[in-house]
Amino acid sequence: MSKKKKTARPKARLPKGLRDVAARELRAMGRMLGIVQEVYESWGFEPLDTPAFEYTDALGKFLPDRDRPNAGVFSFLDDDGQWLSLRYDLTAPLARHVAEHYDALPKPFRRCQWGPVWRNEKPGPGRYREFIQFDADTVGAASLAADAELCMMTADCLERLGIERGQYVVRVNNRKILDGVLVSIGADPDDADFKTMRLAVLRAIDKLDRLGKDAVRDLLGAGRKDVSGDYTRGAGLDSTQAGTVMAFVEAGGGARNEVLARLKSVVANNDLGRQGLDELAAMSGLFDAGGYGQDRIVLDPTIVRGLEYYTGPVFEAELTFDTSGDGGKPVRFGSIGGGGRYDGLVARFKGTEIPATGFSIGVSRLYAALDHLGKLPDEGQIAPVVVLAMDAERMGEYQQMAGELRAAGIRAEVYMGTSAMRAQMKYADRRGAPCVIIEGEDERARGEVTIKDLAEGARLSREIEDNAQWREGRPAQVSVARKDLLASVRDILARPRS
RNA sequence: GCAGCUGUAGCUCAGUUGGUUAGAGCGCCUGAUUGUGGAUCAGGAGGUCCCCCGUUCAAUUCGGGGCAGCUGUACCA
Repeated sequence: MSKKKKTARPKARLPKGLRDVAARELRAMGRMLGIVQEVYESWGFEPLDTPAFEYTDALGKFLPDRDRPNAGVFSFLDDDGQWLSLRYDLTAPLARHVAEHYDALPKPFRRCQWGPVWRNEKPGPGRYREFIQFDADTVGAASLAADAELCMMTADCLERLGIERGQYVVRVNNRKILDGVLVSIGADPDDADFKTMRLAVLRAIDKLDRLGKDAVRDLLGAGRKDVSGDYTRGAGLDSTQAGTVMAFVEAGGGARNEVLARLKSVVANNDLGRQGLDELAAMSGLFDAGGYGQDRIVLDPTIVRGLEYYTGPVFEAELTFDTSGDGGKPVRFGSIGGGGRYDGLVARFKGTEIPATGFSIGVSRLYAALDHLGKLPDEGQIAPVVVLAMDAERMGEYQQMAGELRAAGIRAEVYMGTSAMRAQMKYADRRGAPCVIIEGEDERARGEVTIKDLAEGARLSREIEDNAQWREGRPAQVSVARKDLLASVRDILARPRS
């Protein structure tokens, strides 16, 4: 009863899996995206932007059903009763764009695009419900040269970002080879269960990295129980069949020619497999011709990519270095992007099949990797000079000082609060301001301004113990004539900063 | 989705064997030391002790059920 009356206040909080991005990351991210775009444009890809949400049926097969209108994607109803969804990748909007404007577009159509995408899934460490992707796609080209080009461009791109040769690798495979393997062990592609079985096999192979060979073999067969006792159903292959698939999976390693030779012995006995192998060999030839050796691009049968819609070549870019993260634990960045050929996507709209291939970079992961490497593009942006608001009557004059600095290309701001000088100094310090401009009564009487170098002041103050000395020493500051303000600030900014 | 662990101030955590105004450290705000970032001192803001139901004279504390977070696993177009 006597309890303090509470007004219900909203909690200041962000929905799970979302995050705010502050200045440092925003700036570096912008520069990074700029570099990627520069590389992509130099290879002839044209930038495109599309809206954040679209009609749900235009985005793909994830039509919201009555029970779970938001499974996987974020969806909502338009006022005319049509479902809309936030995009979950940049490929589906591209397919829509191409189908909608097909007649007006140059063919092949080469587009690059970056932007946020949204997935309504359980977030985890480093995994958010909103994240940025950067895609490059060629639509309307059946040639493997288009696929090979994406792999080579990715290598260029990573190097331009400062990731050195040897610290990354692009891995290439071809879906048709695995399909050939499945045919050779007696599966029938026209069988109703084929797609389910193939998906289970793809998922099993995809876990090789994390779970190891034995687990993959279990998943190819009956299934596997994990540590928590949870059971994952397998693909249902018998041990001979599983053995053949494992032979395919283990055909990787070493030079591209060696991998091709090994794969040949596994799949050469059927058409589908041979076709995939030929495609892979052709791409390998293009890598050779382009001068992209196996220190940059390798053939790797374990690359399957989860996506069902890939129809031919698939590729993945991986960072291969380890680095120690917080607490000295080794951090492996792993895959930072992938892609492949998807000849069926545009056909959903057009009826006729239009060949396409693309590559998508997971920008947040790439950013994290560059951050750990200390290779974030540095903008050299420094914090603004702060003009202290010493006297409320003189704000006009303070604005003029800041204006003079800005006109000379120096970031500058007048303190906009109403606090005392001490708090203003604290503010400038917390902002990281290089220096503050002080024009109080004393300076004004002399026609001067005081300029204090905050970095230098911090250095000097480390040697000061006594409070009186601290307050009266006023280190690292000079008074200059008002007209010399700009020149003096320039001097301070020109000093080497640690 | 499934399993395990955890929910007390912005953060890290005490505490209440059920009892009146729930605490600390750090952080934040204001002031003092003649107009100066650190230090010191003084003051202040900030909590439905995750939510609901039950037991009880009395629940932040005990019981049940939710919800949320973390970790693993599954899914990931």
